[in-house]
Amino acid sequence: MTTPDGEPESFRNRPRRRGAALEEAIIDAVTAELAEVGYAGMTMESVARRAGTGKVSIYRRWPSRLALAIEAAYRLIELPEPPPEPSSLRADLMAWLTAIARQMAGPAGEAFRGIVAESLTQAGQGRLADVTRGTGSEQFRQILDRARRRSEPVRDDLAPLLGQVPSSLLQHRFLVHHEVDQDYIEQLVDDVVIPLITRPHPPTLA
Amino acid sequence: MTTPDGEPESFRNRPRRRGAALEEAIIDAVTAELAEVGYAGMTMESVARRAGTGKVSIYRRWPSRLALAIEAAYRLIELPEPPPEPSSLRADLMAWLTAIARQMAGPAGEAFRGIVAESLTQAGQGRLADVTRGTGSEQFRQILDRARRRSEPVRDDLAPLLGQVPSSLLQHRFLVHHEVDQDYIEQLVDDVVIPLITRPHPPTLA
DNA sequence: CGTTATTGTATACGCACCGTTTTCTATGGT
DNA sequence: ACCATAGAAAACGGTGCGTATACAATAACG
Repeated sequence: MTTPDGEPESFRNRPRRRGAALEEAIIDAVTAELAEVGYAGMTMESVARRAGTGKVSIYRRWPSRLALAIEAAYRLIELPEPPPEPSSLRADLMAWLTAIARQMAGPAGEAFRGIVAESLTQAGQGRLADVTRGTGSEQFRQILDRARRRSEPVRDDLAPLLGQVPSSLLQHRFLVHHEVDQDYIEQLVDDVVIPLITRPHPPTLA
Repeated sequence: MTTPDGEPESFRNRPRRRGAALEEAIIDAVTAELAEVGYAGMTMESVARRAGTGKVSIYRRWPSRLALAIEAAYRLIELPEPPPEPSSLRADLMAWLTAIARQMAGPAGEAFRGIVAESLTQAGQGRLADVTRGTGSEQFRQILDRARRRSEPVRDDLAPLLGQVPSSLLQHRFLVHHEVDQDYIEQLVDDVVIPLITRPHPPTLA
């Protein structure tokens, strides 16, 4: 395998990246692979090749392919800002769920799909419960609080389970249908979430 | 590898099963493997060994490991009978969802887990949407009809999405938490499903 | 009955990919 | 200048899917 001349067949004679720089290059490669071929198509070798490094440097930092995807997911996910304050319960809910759906359409969604698949495959227990927790209830509660402050008719005695309903249904839709369209979000908000959390208008219903 | 004597090292000199008999033996082996080691731990070789046959005989009938699990799932799943008629909306819902949860706790649940995982892993499209469809809405609608016939206050103008809510949430719970406890079903029925589908009592609420 | 087509049994193989090991070499610290 | 650390490259072992090959038993057919 002695290359007489031509293309740069080796990275050995090159300024060598270390530490944070290399780490970032690896995560960038993971993100690109997730976007292009998805978690299923992403192999440790393809990530290493793309990052211009070797598998060993990856395994020195993360113990498995799954851990790599989780790390990428954490870095990719950014919690959306709630809309500026002249807003409404419905607008807040739509913005929140739409932002999640948009993230799911990109590499973060591929990572999520892979994490779920792996958590189902491996006998390894519900690391999935950890990953998904938090994303769901916290932001939802904030939206409800904001609506209460605006004196919108949000119930005060909400059952704990309700906090998980929106994100659970969104996730389920994503997993089963591979994507979440705007129509679904609208129905979810108008036909499920709002009816569940608002007090019935006292006189307005015929 | 010439075995001089002793144990029966080969199936060559034995009444040979064919057709339906062999097919059943294979499915039985799949079911047993699903129950014992789950879909992830079930290999084609382990199924073949357990069924006392070879991989070729399996691949002659089913094209892949996934297809095998789907077949087993179809044969395992039995739709539960609704409870006898002096019943109630709540009782019907509890019985229905409890029956599903019970199935999920056995080999059918393992098959389901595997099918979901595979459908997420393979670029193969949403065969998952097919598998899950039907299980959800149809039985739910029958329960609602029965309740309406009993003059329970079930709304008539239910949004289409509502038909999928109970089974979607149950499935999501199963996938994320690996099992569905009775508590969850109770909350699902009392805090989500019934509030969504019943008309608010006209005078009873303070 | 004997011949032939089909199908089960047994085994070995190619392939992909994970995670590891080994070897060599560039870089940073002192 | 030296040495410890860590990156690059390549090869390996292991597992499991799906296939190919060789052979034997059974069914179907004359």
